[in-house]
Amino acid sequence: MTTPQRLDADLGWVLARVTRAHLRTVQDVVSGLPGGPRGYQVLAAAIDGEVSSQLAIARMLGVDRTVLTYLIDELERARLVERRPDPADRRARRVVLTDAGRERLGDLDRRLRGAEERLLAPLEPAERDTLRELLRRLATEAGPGNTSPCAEEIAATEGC
Amino acid sequence: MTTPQRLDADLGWVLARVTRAHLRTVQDVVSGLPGGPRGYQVLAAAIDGEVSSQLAIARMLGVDRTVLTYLIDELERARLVERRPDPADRRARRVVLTDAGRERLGDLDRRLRGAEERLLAPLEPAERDTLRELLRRLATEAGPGNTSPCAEEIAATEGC
DNA sequence: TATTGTTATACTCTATAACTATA
DNA sequence: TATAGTTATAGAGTATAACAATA
Repeated sequence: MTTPQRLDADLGWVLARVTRAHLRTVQDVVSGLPGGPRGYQVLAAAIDGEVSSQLAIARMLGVDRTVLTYLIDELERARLVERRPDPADRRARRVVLTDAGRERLGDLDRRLRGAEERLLAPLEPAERDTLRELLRRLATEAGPGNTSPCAEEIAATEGC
Repeated sequence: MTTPQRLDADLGWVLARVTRAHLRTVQDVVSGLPGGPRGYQVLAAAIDGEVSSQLAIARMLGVDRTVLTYLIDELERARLVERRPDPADRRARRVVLTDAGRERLGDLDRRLRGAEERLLAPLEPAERDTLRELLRRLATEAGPGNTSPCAEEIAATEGC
């Protein structure tokens, strides 16, 4: 047995290993995309227009809003998104995907799901679905990934 | 619906959210322990003596061996581990837990498993077991967490 | 008075490279 | 010639604080 019982019972260890393996697997898919995997997540968050302010996207991604400034700068330079003034709140910017951004996101979606299936190859098809569903429920119900707590009212409106 | 379909279908997003939530949950348990969650993982890897060289521990944890130097320095200062010469290879050091280290590990194990159950609270008991098992299999079968590929021969002997 | 976005800065984590000692 | 461990250093990623514009 190459893996001691104690260590593989640790969620922190298995999560770190799987996250690293995931990162390696999707690396070539997101290479060239500003921000890598995170750049994809910004596009995916903004595509529907429901989560479009930089702050809302930051909360969805579990990072500080200052991270989004640089990241969206790069995505804008790559002509994948545009910052537009929010008519309802002139402090906020709406992050809107360009046509190229929508195309790129579709391509990324397809290739990322493929790469992920390769990562999940050790599991049976039904097990892969189960794992995805359990992780999804945890991710959406276990609260924000941010260090600063996200109030319930904000959570309801901002997607935390 | 607060979470767009596309984003919560992304394994990278759910893994990042769950990992962050896990980190927040165990924070108070590992506060004061050198290296935090990673310090625990070193103790857990070294306890049985099968994975005792710094290099083997580094591979098990998916980090570069240089990370282990500082981390084990701290654990040694805290009297939780000792570096002992490996009689079979005088280049290598065997990382051995002290009595205090074994006690601390036992305490950490108990409290971490409790904290993790709180994290998994949104899931049914059977679902928690399923998630742990699927993640464990992925973590042990999906290859090393390290960026530098771990050769098969090494994997067999070093627990990659 | 609070919030969105920006900028500058500092901190943490990690890897790379060069070195010593062993194999 | 290759490997285990150490040290110094650099890079990526992130947060904190201060600021301007707006609510």
